[in-house]
Amino acid sequence: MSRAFPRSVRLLKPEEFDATFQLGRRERGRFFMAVVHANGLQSARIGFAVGKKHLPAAHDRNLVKRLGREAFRQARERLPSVDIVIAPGREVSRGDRRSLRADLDALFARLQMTL
RNA sequence: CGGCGCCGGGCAAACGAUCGCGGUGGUAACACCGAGGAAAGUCCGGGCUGCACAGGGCACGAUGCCAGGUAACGCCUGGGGAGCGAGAGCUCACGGAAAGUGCAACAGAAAACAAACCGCCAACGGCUUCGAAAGGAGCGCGGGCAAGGGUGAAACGGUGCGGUAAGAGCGCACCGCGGACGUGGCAACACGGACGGCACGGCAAACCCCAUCGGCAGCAAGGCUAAAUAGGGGGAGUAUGGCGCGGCCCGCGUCUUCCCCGGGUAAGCUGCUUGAGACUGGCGGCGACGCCAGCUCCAGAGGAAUGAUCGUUCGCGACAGAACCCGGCUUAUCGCCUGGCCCGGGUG
Repeated sequence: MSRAFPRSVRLLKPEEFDATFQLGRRERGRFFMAVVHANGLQSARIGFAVGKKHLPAAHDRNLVKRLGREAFRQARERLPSVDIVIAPGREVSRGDRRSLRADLDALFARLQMTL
């Protein structure tokens, strides 16, 4: 079940987001920024902060979150126990699916290395 | 057969495997279901929920040919009128300008109880002159006229004949306009039209008038559940004052005091999906639509679910993602399928 993506590995509450943002370390990719903070749990957890600022269309925001979830799902068992918030930067609207996914994979790979 | 002709209806890459996500059922294995035609803009109309619901007046807003449809509409259908097109068809805020107020740049004499720049006239009055007189000729000062010229988006009917000093609906014919009344139609309206001599010009997406409709707010509505310092409800009483009841007024309620009853926040649950529902058939209606029967359950998330990988196929895939629910409108959209009609040509 290592590829599963249950609710328990997602950030669900505003407090969890706030805590990560305040205490976390930032990792920047080409399109995305990851805020990372150790959570002391069994697994890494993921959350998304995708605002209308960089992606005004709803279906674009959905796409970004799906790509992020899928990348996280496949990388999760290799990641340390940290909370991660993925936030798109201003370049996102210029990337296509393939390059956005590549950027996410690279980010997760870096998190894995820096352990 | 051709058309860069017209009007509709529909689809929104398809199938399979594996790994995942949301919901429902199940102890579990697992099974079933899981975004759109616009889910969008939030421009209208409802349902639902709470508050206000005594009633009245004034405001305010929306709509605006007629008749239907509908829960309702600013939507739809059918019809009428006007304009456009060779046609199929398309477009139209399409009530009222003799209720009142107002507006009309530039040009032009004048833009609306008409007026007279150029012009036309010399009947009438006046003046000059010829003549014995009757009368003639001239001037255009008073005056008559609105045909012609010119301006303008628009100039107080048009053409012709008569008429006249010159003219003029001044008279007549036809056309236009108004129009008692008649006929058809539920109606909008259409057709005919005595008679009137022309009178009422345009703009109401200018104010306005008339008719019809309209309480306010929105699911963070609203309800339920848990612990602390007293917020809420009911009853009784009060001069002024403050506050509230969509905006204002009348009016009503309330704040302050006493008594009684029992208790609120973006945490969870609920509202939350069965509905003016979808599909099929029959019947009524030109149609929008309605009625009846059968059949079916078709997303309900909550930091927010549809994706990833692989394979096969095609014409290589647009706009775009539900957030209480419906009915419309508007806007975005790669392609493809399909019905009816029009025009031109050919053949029978």
